[in-house]
Amino acid sequence: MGFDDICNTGLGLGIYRQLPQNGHIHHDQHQHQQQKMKKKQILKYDHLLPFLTLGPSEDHAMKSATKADDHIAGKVYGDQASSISALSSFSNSSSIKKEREAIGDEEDQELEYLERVSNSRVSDEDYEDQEGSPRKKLRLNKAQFATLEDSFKEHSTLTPKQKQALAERLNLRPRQVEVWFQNRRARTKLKQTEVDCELLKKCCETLTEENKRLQKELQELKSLKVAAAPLYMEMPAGAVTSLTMCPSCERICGGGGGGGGGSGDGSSTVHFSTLGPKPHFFNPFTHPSAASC
DNA sequence: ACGATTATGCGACTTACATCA
DNA sequence: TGTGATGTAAGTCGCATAATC
Repeated sequence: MGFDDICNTGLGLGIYRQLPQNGHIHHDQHQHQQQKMKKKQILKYDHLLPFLTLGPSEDHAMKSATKADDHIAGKVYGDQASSISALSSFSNSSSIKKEREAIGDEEDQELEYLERVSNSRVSDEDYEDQEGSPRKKLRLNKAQFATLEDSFKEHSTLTPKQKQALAERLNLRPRQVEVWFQNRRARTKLKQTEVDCELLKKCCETLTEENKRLQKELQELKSLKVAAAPLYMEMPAGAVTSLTMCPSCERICGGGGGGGGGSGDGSSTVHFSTLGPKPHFFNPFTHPSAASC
């Protein structure tokens, strides 16, 4: 895996003047949300605008989501959910671990749950009517989880029809399926952001190293310039073909007199072809694949 | 055609609960 | 056994969009 591969994360980086800089989304949510929907378009031209953003492209996030989360889903896929009584269970008495390890135990808990919910699925309306009841933590069982994961792999968003079908299949309320998908998307995005941050760190470290190397090279060239100056004066005309120095501006120039790429700081301009192997310059803002890391 | 209103879905953030070390 | 950390289902808020009037 090359550096380009590492940096090809689909991440935008730049300094953006319009976005609020603090972390209090609630206070600036209006602006934030308006900006959010336009982010895709902005990222398209991020090499032209002075902005600083960090976020994965959605396509990228979705592509990398499924494999990364395989370990969460486990290996229980297929139609098991529909073949067993897959009622969601509140894990109030037995441990989640046991619940996840033995589907048979789930059935016991389901029976327990069935008693509580009058042996019927709780509709959204019924659920909302349960005022004053303490908030219970639903734990999806293995089969439900696997089915939801499978569905998520196929499509990270649900149509109302799909939501309803999935809810019926899993004996869950449509709202629960909806929430699960929302949270799942959020987890995927978070995970991808973490990955992107790591890659960004690597990019930064590499650039720092490159910078150090170039600084060192610059120092060497400066010392070379000082050492070469008396020699230059003694040499006959035309003897210095590959490395010349302009007496007026004190720049080291190539023999061809082209001037090379200006560094901008006015310190020196060199042709690296005369000084050894051409170094690999990495510019994340001009490099196509790196521009997004 | 247009603006206002409403319903719906989503992301971001937060809370509450269950579990584990 | 108490406790902090962690994972996650669910609640809340605000925005975008489409449909309707």
